[in-house]
Amino acid sequence: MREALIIAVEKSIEAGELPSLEIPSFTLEVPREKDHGDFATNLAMMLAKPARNAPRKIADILVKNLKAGNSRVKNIEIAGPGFINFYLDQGWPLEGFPAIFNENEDYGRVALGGGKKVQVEFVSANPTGLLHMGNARGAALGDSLAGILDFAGYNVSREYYINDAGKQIENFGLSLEARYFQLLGREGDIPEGGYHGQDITDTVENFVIQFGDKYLDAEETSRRSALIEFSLREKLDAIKKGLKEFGVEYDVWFSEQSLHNSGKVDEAIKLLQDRGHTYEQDGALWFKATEFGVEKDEVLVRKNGIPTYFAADAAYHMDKFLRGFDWVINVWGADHHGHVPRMKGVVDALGYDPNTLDVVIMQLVRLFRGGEMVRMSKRTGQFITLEELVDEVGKDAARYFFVMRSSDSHLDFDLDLAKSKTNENPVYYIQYAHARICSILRQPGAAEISEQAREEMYLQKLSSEAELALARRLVDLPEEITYAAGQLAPHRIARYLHEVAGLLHSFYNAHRVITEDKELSIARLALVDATRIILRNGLNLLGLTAPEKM
RNA sequence: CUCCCAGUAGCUCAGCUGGAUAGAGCAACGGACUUCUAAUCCGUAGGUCGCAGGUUCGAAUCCUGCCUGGGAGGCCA
Repeated sequence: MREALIIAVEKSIEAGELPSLEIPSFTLEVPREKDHGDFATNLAMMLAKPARNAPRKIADILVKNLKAGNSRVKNIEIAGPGFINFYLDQGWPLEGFPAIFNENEDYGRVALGGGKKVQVEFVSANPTGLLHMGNARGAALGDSLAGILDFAGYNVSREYYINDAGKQIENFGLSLEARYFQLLGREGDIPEGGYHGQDITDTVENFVIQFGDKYLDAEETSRRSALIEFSLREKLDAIKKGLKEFGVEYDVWFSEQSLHNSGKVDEAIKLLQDRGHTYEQDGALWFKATEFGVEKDEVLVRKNGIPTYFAADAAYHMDKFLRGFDWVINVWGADHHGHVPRMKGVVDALGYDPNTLDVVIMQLVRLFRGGEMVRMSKRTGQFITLEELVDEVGKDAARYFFVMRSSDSHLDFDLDLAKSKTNENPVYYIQYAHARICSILRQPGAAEISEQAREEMYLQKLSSEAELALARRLVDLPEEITYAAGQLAPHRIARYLHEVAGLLHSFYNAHRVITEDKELSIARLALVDATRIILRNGLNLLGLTAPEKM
């Protein structure tokens, strides 16, 4: 239809009815109002200025030159300030049904990405503790995003960056050591800003079970590194397990320490120096971030000769591009948003296109229970872990709640609501629609009818408002995927599914599927079965199960 | 002080690359179960889109200023 419009403009120009001009970008969309047709375009209004003519007049010319190529188009109207509204044969969405059945679990896939390599890095929490609510949101968001991009035709890799180096690890080691001493009856103080959580004590207890007092009088560095190595492994295993139970599986677990060990950090620093983006001051090596529009320059190598986290992150991103990713996406918490400009700057400085790096910033999560906000603090160990969350409200509810809001909106997570199995809880609304359909498909006779439906679906039997509204929305899935992928907005899919479920429920309450009318039954069975496929595909993209019974 | 995000119905939020009469869920109120799952549906009510200017055929959407809430501004990560 877009093409038809463009051709109409060209024809109008040829005929001398419009001056020669470039075709502006215009929208072709589904109007909010039903009375405004099935599709509408603002093309005539966009042309008004370059063509120096009234929008409605231009619309007249365009409509005249529009070839009635599509037999589905019943009527074209000019309305309002110059919109061109298209009215289609109301059964047009039904033409998409064979594709839904043929493509089945692949329905909704689009070729937008063209197989480009995309990396989605998310969660990447310090392996010094357990995952909290913020990490959980990142997990749900990142994983859903990756799934959507995969559906949009990208070659997606999910990655977790393990911050197993730097000062915090040192601090972690000191905290472990203090607990180790305490457990074995010696004096020990958790350092300033150290780790006080019970989970740290548990980990050290496990260490003692395995190694006893072997390291009590050992050399300081070997004691600390033994404690750190043991604890990091244990923590990381716990993180992996928790994420797996949350339905998240990574392709790559990437260690920050490995960047230091392999010399990649030094390489990146050297490259920045060679390209002239650094200088020395106060004994430290600085990156000229201000050359890239950033407010302040950034230290790469400290006075003491140790590279900063920023240097490692620069090396990490260089490594991502060296691994051949065409597009790199990071999901970060809002507390890291200040890091974005300098990260893009350093990518630029290293010789890569900063526009191929996107950072999805997600706002923080506030937890509510019994109407009260639950305060969380990682330092004191006062927080709800991912595992506790999954235990309490279940994986499906948790993931849906994290993904139903746009990432840049603060999320109020109501534990009681997520847990409740009532109509207040939006999660079940979608799953219930799926289960309902499965229940219909289990009816005696349904299988036999489905068999016949393979030959002929009798879709022309579908004519009511409820049937057509549902059908209309079902065939939108590919478009929704395209939009969600382009905007990096998984919440679009959550809302879309909610809408489809609503249309299904309305349809269900208005009509019986299996009736005396065999052909009508076949048609309606095809309709609900197509709905089942849409819901299932969408739920899976968001990491939710599509239950057959509830 | 500077920067980022948010401010839309009683509550939680969509809509924001400018489009026609601003939407959904929950809560409230009134209805629908001898039926393929009532975890459902149908209906009613609910709004100065934070405030003030500007840009234009047209602004919740773009620009400027201000107000409120949250976050960031380490040789921490």
